[in-house]
Amino acid sequence: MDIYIPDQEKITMRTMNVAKMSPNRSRLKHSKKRDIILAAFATQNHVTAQKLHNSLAEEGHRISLGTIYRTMRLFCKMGLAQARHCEAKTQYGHTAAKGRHDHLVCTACGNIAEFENQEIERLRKEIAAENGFTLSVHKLELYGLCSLCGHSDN
Amino acid sequence: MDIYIPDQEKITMRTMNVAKMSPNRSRLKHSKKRDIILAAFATQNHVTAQKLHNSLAEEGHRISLGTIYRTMRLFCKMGLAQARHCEAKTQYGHTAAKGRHDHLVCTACGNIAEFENQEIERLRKEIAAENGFTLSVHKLELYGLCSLCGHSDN
DNA sequence: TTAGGTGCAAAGGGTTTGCAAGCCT
DNA sequence: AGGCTTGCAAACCCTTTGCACCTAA
Repeated sequence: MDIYIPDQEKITMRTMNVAKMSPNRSRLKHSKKRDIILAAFATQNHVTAQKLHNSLAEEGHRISLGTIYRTMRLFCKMGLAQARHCEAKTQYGHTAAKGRHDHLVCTACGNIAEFENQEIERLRKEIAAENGFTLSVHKLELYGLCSLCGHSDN
Repeated sequence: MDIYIPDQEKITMRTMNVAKMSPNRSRLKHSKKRDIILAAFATQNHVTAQKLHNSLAEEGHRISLGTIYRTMRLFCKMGLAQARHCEAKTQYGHTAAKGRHDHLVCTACGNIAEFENQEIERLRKEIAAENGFTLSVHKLELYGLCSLCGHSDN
């Protein structure tokens, strides 16, 4: 249950009710299932809807895949989660959990390592400016093979 | 028809017959359709199968989508093209056309700008090493809004 | 009671595949 | 002739949606 919203405030189902008061979005009701999904997501960064569904099932929670997709989409809209498209699937990651950080994605197993680097942060802005880009989203990804996959090719 | 394979040799259907002598892959036959797809791909970097299909249709070429998918997958295997997953679609880009370069992807319209930066190249290696990653594939992506999309949000 | 939330199954969108027919060698 | 290629449609996979039912407020 250690999810943070961008301004570093810890989020719970209660603070959530404040957070998602976004335009054209009606007020949320409290929901046990959403609580459960939030708790599971909090302990597993970079998960797919299917993975969440599986781990919840293992714990004996029957929550439909559809609900998980809907809930994760909601979390993204609230700024709690961030969707990433890896291969053909959508992975959901935590946002702002540890300040600005980027991802190192293993092209073999799909695992993701996080890193922070001030210099690259500066270059990022520089390169974006040179190309007329606005850095709305903080997202920089590096691809390679992680230590486990680096030996065997594939 | 200006596609280059990694070792900088210009590729044509003829040189292709040499290039794709890969293991467990039988010898390719010459095919007009593949020639046409190659020519179209050469003039349009970062295209989806659907876009290629459309532009070919406009030129009066009737080539099925299935064939385009199969052919682009072949090009990737041969090192002629590189697949990238943007949103839910697969985009095919040229490989090694202009040496090492990275991508700046517009999160609104999907357009891709290419850039080269020596410093980031160095950092890339540094960061990968720090995290135990092997940089098999050269791929680094930055996300933001391009100059056209930067003003209107989304 | 009323507006969300949920399950289920069907629909969607992109990509792959099986099969019969076509083409290169 | 033999084998790679192609078109077509069906199959697939992941994700979204419609609808009827359930639940929080």
